Order: sequence, then structure tokens, then C-alpha cells
Amino acid sequence: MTPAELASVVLAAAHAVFEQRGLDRAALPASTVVERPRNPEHGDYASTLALQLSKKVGVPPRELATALADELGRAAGVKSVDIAGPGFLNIRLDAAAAGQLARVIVETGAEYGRSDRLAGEKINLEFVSANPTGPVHIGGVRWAAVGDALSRLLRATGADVGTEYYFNDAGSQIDRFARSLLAAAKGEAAPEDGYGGAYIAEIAAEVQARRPEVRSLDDDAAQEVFRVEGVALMFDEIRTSLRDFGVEFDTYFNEKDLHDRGELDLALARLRQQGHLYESEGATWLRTTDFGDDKDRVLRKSNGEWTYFAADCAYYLDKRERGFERVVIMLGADHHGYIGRMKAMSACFGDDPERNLEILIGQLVNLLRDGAPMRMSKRAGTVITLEDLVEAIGVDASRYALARYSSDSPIDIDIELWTKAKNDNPVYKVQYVAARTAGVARNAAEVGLVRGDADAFRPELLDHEKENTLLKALAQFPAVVATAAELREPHRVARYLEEDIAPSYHRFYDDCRVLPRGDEEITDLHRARLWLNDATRTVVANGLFLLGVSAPERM
RNA sequence: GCGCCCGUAGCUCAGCGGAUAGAGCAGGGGACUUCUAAUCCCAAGGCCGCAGGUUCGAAUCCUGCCGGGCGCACCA
Repeated sequence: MTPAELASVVLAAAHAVFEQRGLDRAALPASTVVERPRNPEHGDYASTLALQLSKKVGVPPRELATALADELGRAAGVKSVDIAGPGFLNIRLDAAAAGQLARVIVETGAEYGRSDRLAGEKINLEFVSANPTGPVHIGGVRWAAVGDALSRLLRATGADVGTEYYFNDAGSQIDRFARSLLAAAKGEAAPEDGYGGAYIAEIAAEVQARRPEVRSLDDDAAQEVFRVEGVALMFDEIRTSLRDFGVEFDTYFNEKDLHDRGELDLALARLRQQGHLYESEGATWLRTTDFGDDKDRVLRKSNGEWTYFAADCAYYLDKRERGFERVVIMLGADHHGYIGRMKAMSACFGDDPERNLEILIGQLVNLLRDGAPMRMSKRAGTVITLEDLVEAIGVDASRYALARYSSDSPIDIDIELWTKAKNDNPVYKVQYVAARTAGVARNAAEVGLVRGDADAFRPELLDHEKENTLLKALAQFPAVVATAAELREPHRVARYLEEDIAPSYHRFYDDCRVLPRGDEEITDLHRARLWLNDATRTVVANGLFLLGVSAPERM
């Protein structure tokens, strides 16, 4: 029995009790959940339904709990129900009912953990969105890992997801980039406001190799060649490194398209129609202060040029017009000042900024070498890039390290820790479970131990304490996935794997031998434990997949 | 000054209103003729920054304060 099934049983019992006592069934919730108590003495699962309902229907919680316990105790698969404290229901399951979960998980396979919780939601996820003026730096990499994991989570819960990378290949930053390339090609120092770093010289050289005639052009013409070719090379490099990182986007959206299609004018017209525009000092302003922003924002400058924010408005409108009910944008902490104006802009379009626009802010990332942060400077060209990180600790460790922390928490990635082949390296800790379960399955096959027909599976034999604990941990997976998706917090999956699944599996492994020893006969218990081993393998593999991390067969 | 984030064990961090607040690491003590010891077991470690409030119940929600990080452009 899964927790979701048990929750339904609890709710059904509540309906029965309410009917018997003539209570108002409208007070009952549409659904309920059972919790897994920390303390095993409090049963396999606990329900707080009696506590929640007692005030609504004016029945003391203990009395309600007693009635619920009587009813629930008669349900199939329920071994016992105790009442504790103010009115907790502590429920124990039959070993057979609990053990069946191993079979459910194995048979569900890669689908285990998926749900339709977010079915019908159309969600746009924008992340990384670095302009092609340099390699993806470590802050962008955080979002590559978290954003990609989030897209997997949202899809696993049934949402219709579109991932998106927004870039601009025409702005003044690109001009600086082009001037920097030109300067490098001429052997000059980078311009005052330009970009430094070895990659500039490399790209300048590559452009010259592709377009040798650039040497004979005047500066203006040459700069244009460097701009066009340099941006193409840079963007190509970004896409390649992201692909090597396991991240590809459904849409690569170019700001230029918004301009070419006249979408900025459209957005402006729409905002004017909503009555939030005004002219002042020759510029066109959006009255974002109507919706809580610190100050109003310029859309079109007095010189007739659009602001970057105007393009943001058009881009938001574009996403909404493409049918995305929820527009999610992931930004670094240094951009948190954008939240106010973006939310206000959404409201100016007549949207509900709480529902239609989510802005996720990620705190900064440091890379630690020998315990000291490697400081970044864009001017000096000492940015830490995606390649630097991957080169230092590898793709799996990078993705795991970036995805295992709450986005609200700044991250220090210690190179020494994340390259250790030890249990204090979290990614090894989790991958080791994947490898160990795979190893047990291999060894089982070698000695002729196979799970056999599902009909022959004897779930009631999984009654060891460590087996029970592992089963309960495995049972949590769908709830963990659903919560992580709803809260946009992929780190919950990582923490679950390393703090819940890994320890419970190792304890099971230590106390409950799966394989027969020597020429010991193969019994139903061996087979039942193999079901449990393979169920664990399934959950770890599914969980790591959601994080974009491999589940190795051996290590 | 205003805004956002953070403050939980020595360190790094979990903890979407529930019971005695958890994990890993570090430090102490144990377990390898055994399916991967990359593991496990035992012990130790806490005014959940402070003060109020809401609640049957608060680390969690609200208010104020203290401390730290970041941000406050007709830049991109």
C-alpha cells in the first residue's frame, strides 16, 4: 500500500464516521495526506485529520480520533491504529501491505514517482540566458543545473513545460565584445569598458582564420565582421558546453526577433490601452509604481531608443501569448532588484503577478580551491566558467553540487570535497547506492537468484525493521517529487536521496543479506529482498535522472 | 535610507503549522575469513539570532529589533 492509498483509506474512514454520527460531511477535505513520523514508535504513518476536523464539527479531537481509529482499524492492510497526544492517529501496516510496494515500484519502473499533480499547467522556464559575449560563468551554471532539474521535475508531475534561453546579439554589450575582439586582433589591450580573458584572443584568432580578409578592412568594417563572426562562435561554444553539461533548451529566443516582429510596439500599445503609460521629459514611462515598484520605468528613451526593460515587457507578453500560464524566470541574486518592476509589469498587462509570473532568485556560487574562494572579475577575465567547473569536478558532481542546495543559499563548491571518492562527497554517496544495488542484482543473477513471477512474490516476508524503514523511505518518493516540483525546489530530491534513501538502503544491506551464502538454498526471502533491492535501484535511478546525474552500474 | 535573501550542533546545511528539531563532516569509541567497508554501529554535541504576537500546537506564519550578504540606472 502506498501512502497515497492509505490517505484515501483514512479519508474514506472519516466519511464513514461522519455518516454514522450525522456530522456535516462538507467539513471533510477533498483529500488528505499521511505523514511518516520521525519516531518509529509513532507507527508507520500518522494522520492529523482528527486534529484538523475537531474544531470544524465541534467534536473533541480525542473522541473523533477514537471513532476514526475504530473505523480505520477494520481496513484491509491496516495492522493497528493507536491514538496519541491530542489526537494523532498512529497507523501500522501489515508487512504484506507494506511490502507490496517493492513490487509496485519495480513494475512501475521509470514511471515511479511521476504524477499528474501539475497536469494542465503550461509553464515556461527561462534560465541561463547569458548574452554571447563570453562563456557561461558559474552563476549561470547554477541555473543550468537547477533549471534543467526543475524542467524534469515539472514534466514528471505532468506539466507542459517549455524551456527557454533568451539572448541578445545586438546591444551595447555586444559592441564592447566586438571592440574587444578587434583590439585583441590588433594586439592592443582590451578597451576600458571591454572584456578581458584568454577567450577573447582565441575567438579573435578564430575569426581571423575564418575571414582572413578582415585584416585589410578599416576598423569599422572589421569590427562588424568581428561582431557577427564572434557572436556566432561564442554562441556556438555556449550551446556546446551546455549540451555537454546535459542541458538543451526547447527554444533559443533572440531579442532581435521581438524588434523585427514589432512586438515592442505591440507591448507598448497593450500597456497604453491598459492605461499605465505616460510621457515625461520626452520619454515614455510605465507607471509600475501603481503596482508596488520603487519607481516608474522608462520604456522608450527621449532619444527614441527602446530600453532593455521594454524588450522584457515584449518578451513577457510574447510568452503569455504563446499560451504559457506561468512564466518562470531564474535570475542571479545580483538581479533581484528586477523582481519589483517585473511583477508590476505583469500587473500592468492585467495579469496576476502571483500566478502568471514567478521569479526565482539564486544566491551566488563560489568555487573553492584549497579552501579559499577563487574570486571572479569580468574585467580581468578571471571568470569561472562552466568548463572550469566541469574540468575541476566533472559533470555529475557539478550538477549534483549545484542542485542539492536551496537556491536561497549561497554555495561554496570545494574542489577537494567534490572530487573525493568518499562518503563525505554527497554525489558519490548517492551514486554508490546506485552501483551497490546494481552490483547485488548482478551477483544475484550469477547465482541463479531471480525475482521470478510477481505472483510468487511474498511481501509479508519483508518484516525486518530495516526492510520496513527502507520501504517507507521508498514510498515517499512520489510525494518528494511532487513537492519539489510545486515549490520549484529540486534540492529536495537530492536531500531525500542522500539523507533518506542512502542510509536506509545501507542499513538494510548490512542487516538483511539478499544473496544466499555458499550453497545455501534460494528461498522466497532471498527473492523478496531482491525485489526490494531492485525497487531501491529504481528510485535512486529515477531520482538521479530528475537531477540530470548518472546512476552508474558500477563504481 | 529603501528593498530582497540569510541567521538551526564546532563546520556545511536539511526541515511546504505537528509529537523528543535532523543529516553529513570534524572530533571520541567500535565492526571487514561476509552480496562493493565508497559501508555500518555506539557515544557526544542545540537560549533554532533577540523580543513580542497568531495558534490546541511555531525553527516554520505575522510585527519589531540585531548581525551578515546582495541590490537600488532614460546600463545591458
